[in-house]
Amino acid sequence: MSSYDVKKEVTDKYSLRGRVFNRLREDILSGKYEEHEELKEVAIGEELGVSRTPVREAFRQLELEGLIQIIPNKGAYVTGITAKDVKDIYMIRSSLEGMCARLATENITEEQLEELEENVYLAAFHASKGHMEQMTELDNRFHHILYDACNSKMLERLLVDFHQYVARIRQKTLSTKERGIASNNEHRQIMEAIKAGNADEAERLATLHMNNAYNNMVKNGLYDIYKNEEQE
Amino acid sequence: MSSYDVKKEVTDKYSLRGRVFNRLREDILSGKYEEHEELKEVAIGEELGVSRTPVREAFRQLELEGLIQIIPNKGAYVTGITAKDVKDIYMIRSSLEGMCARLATENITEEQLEELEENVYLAAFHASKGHMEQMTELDNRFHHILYDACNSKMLERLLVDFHQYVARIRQKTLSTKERGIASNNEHRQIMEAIKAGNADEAERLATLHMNNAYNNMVKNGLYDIYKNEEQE
DNA sequence: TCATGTATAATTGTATACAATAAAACATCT
DNA sequence: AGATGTTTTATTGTATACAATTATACATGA
Repeated sequence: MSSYDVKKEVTDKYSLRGRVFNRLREDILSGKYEEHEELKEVAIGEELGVSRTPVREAFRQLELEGLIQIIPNKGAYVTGITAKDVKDIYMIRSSLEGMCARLATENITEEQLEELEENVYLAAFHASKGHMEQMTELDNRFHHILYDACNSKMLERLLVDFHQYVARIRQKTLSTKERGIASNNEHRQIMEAIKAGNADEAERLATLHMNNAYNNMVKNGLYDIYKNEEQE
Repeated sequence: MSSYDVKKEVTDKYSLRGRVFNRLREDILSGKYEEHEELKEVAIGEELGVSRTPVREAFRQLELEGLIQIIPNKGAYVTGITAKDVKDIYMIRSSLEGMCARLATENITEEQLEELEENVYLAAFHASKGHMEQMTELDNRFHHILYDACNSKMLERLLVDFHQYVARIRQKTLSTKERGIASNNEHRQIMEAIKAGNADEAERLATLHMNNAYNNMVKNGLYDIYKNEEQE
């Protein structure tokens, strides 16, 4: 089990607070709540059938995950992401994903490598069919396997958080079938470099993969989406 | 004002919760609480003269800052940092500090550059005198100026968090006068590269600076401190 | 009409009471 | 003595009451 899963379990998904946290997190990431929308404690509580206490505690966590911002005595607002933020995130990810791929080359287990291979082959099928939903799922899984395989919980935590952050933007910039195919080919190359034990190449390809993903976003109108927002 | 400061103010230092949060954070970082020590809600509350509610909310935030770990229905425990964690942090920091220095070269203001220069010259004095306390303060400031100057709040947030994390270890690995002098010389080189507008060199030197800092820690017995802990 | 002040309502902040869970102490049996 | 089961205690989880703060609606005057 990856420490990603562990982290979310430690967050106690069976307590009311944990349920509120997970639910709000999902709703924010899926775009149910608009950016800058205010979240009212009682409204959320009533919707989920709980009192304000667990809601408030969930808010504190969501704030530090960067999903909402709490202004004292005022309220909780869904965090806005600017185009500049997206650019910075991909810049940081390109470096860290490269680092992760390098470490994964040295620490990956047989099982993980097999799952990577399976992932790539399965994704090739869905990519050719244009099954975007499955592609998103497989893409997430591919990267999380690497996060787990790098054997660094510090790095894994960072990458998981960024990956989640980026999921919000994916909802807005539509991914094309062409990019799906290209992306999976990049996954295959990374997987093969790792399988061959070539850490340098794995790092280079993973970094490149991020840059390509970002450039694709820009091409698909990333800046159009955010053009009304301040560029900080 | 750097967004570091902003962040901590948003965390509402005048509310009871904010005071509890800041106080506990400081106490954990300063080493008042041992690693793996359990923090009891009522005990903390009584010590600070507040009820459990603000304490609990502060706990949730401390958990996501990685300073404590909360186990549902059990308790809150001060997070342990292993030698492997320290190694990983420095590996990540070496990359991100380099990135930051590169961006800072392009975005730094006149005022910030001047403060960097002043910092380096003042630190040279304190380094020669062996004033370790002032050195720590100046070192913190030097890096935070760069975090601010890179003009990326995503990157700044990351680096600030890591920098804080590392502060806990600094309490344990004593810094020598020699390292203080060497470190400040590295700061000077970075500053000069930025002043000269040489982004490549600034990045290279900042990365090197982190690697040197880490190697110095290892030399000063980093692994001895943590030898009793599991290496994950 | 607009600005200003005041009263009202809505919302967050904190304390506290009670419920649920886990830990500890104790008793009992073999 | 040691293992096991039960009671007691301590601690966390949640709901709710009240206080403090902020936002809104309204009234008043220029």
